[in-house]
Amino acid sequence: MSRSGLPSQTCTIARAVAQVGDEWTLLIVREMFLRTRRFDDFLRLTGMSSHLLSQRLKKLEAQGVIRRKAYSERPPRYEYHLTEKGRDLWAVIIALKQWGDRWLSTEDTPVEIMHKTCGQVVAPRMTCPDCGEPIGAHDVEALLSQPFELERQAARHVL
Amino acid sequence: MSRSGLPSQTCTIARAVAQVGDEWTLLIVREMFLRTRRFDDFLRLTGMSSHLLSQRLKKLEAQGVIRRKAYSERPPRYEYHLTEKGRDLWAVIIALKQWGDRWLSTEDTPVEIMHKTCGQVVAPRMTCPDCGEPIGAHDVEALLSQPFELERQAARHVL
DNA sequence: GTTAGTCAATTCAAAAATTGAAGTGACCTC
DNA sequence: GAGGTCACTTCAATTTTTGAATTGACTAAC
Repeated sequence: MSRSGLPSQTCTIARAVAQVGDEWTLLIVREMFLRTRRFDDFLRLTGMSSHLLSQRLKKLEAQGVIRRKAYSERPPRYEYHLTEKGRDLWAVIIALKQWGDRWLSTEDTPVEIMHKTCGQVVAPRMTCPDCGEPIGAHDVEALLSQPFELERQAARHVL
Repeated sequence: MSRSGLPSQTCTIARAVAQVGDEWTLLIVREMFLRTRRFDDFLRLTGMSSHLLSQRLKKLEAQGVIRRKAYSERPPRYEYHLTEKGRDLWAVIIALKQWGDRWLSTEDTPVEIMHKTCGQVVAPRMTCPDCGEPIGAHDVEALLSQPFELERQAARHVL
């Protein structure tokens, strides 16, 4: 499906990247979090070409990330909504925002996150579900399963 | 720099996406978290073309996400390391992993995250820094600043 | 009742990016 | 000195993306 050599990998990161890891897709998802729903608005607000938008929306729908809903029968008109799977991408978008805020910031932050439960504007952060402490870049280490590690040492192209 | 129409946007999400929001870049960063350091290993483990790897590494270095270090003078040989800015992308990678684990999973999880402070294998989660509760997709809402909202309503292509 | 406008697309040629294979240069090992 | 390693570069062929124009099914205004 994707142009890249990332077909069906074992690694869930590689799989996630193959599904939503491109510029326009991430931007579409971002727009959806900002409540953009219609073809023309995506076009207008992202500046992408209509051909590509059309392609990406089809791909995202096929993947179950978004759902197309008719809001008018004649003429046929559609809106796009995130599915549960799509909504669950919020952590990715917020992580990108957090990183952008920290490393690419201008003065203003045009988008803020509100925690509806407590009503506050917040910067959500990653914490350890075990000890409850916030986790930073230095507190974390990736572990590879034994078979995966061996596979990687031997083979070529094992994501 | 990027092929897309995402030059210098106000929105930090759009800026972040412009810097690291493409498939191969995310895969390179992922590999770095798995302690891959050398050109040939990136090539072997990701399956990307050497031309593109070379380009992407140059771009990431120019952006200050990675740093190139000589580990041999003659012949000249280099290793690539994440900078602090690059290491700070860990939350993005983990968010992608979390999403992949949930929505694209096979049986096995070849990569695990260890919290070095408490020594546990964990699934870090986003929490509210204010009330301390875990935040899910439904607990959160995006707020746009007044000027940004107005800009978007009027203009075309305002990320 | 014609003209203009909206909206969700599709079409198509030109431009740009990516692939895949081959090559390069500076070594090291057998 | 033949072959191998490593970090790339080069280049033609393929694939994607862009950008502009067009379509089709309407609705609203004059």
